[in-house]
Amino acid sequence: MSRSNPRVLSTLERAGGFASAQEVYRLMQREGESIGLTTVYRALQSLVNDKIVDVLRRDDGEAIYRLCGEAHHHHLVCKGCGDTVEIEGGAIEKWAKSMAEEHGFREVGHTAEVFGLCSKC
Amino acid sequence: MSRSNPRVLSTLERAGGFASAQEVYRLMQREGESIGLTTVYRALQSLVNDKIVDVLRRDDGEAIYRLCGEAHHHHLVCKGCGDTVEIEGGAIEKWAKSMAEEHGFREVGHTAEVFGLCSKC
DNA sequence: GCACAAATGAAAATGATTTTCATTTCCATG
DNA sequence: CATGGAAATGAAAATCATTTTCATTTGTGC
Repeated sequence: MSRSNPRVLSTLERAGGFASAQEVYRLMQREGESIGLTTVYRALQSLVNDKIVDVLRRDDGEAIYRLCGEAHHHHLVCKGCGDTVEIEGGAIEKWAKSMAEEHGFREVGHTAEVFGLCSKC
Repeated sequence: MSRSNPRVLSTLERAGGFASAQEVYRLMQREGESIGLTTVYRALQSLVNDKIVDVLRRDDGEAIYRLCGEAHHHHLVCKGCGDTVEIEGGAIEKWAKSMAEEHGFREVGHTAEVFGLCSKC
């Protein structure tokens, strides 16, 4: 079941740990690696499932993948240049938990993302 | 140049100020309004340009539009039955704001959603 | 070697969004 | 009331990322 193709992972690393599936594919082609686009997509999905990479969205909707640490964190993304900063989210954890409890929900998870224009944009 | 079709805006309002282009289109159709999908897209783009609506992305990459300045709320969604509860997010607003300030970001927005299993599931 | 599961990838399908282009609606002016 | 051009409209085609299908290849244990 582990389709986390190591060549895809290593290419993503070489790309600066931040690229779309199409970019990873083109990069591997340019480097002479023989691989299909389908496999790149599957490998990236696998890596996301295994929580080895994170997936975000560009403004145009294209999914971009990036290596991430295991600690649960959130992102502050610049709408202009796509620059991303990891931010601490202790407040959110508590908020999500208390809101869920209040309404009798179990097995609680959450998503949260902050976006804006960074100082350079 | 102002293609900010008022019927599209009013439909977006009626949708709770939060919907994708396709949803706005389907909603208008269901209500018997005669309009083309193309026009809905153009109107929404126009509204974004005029800063009357904000655009975000769903996890699947679909663009969703929401009225600017609308007092926005967050959702607690059940993974089992899809039931949704609106929850208060004062804590998030503060968190997003302070995180953004800390990193020199302007024009800050955020998304946040909590999910889990409701008491019935 | 042989069978069988997993991996692969080419091609087709999907679905949102954009573009093209012919037609219609508006509006000012003769 | 024309009428002429600019803006708006929308159906259909094009685009593009992503997913699915399915036939083929690869790998592994027997």
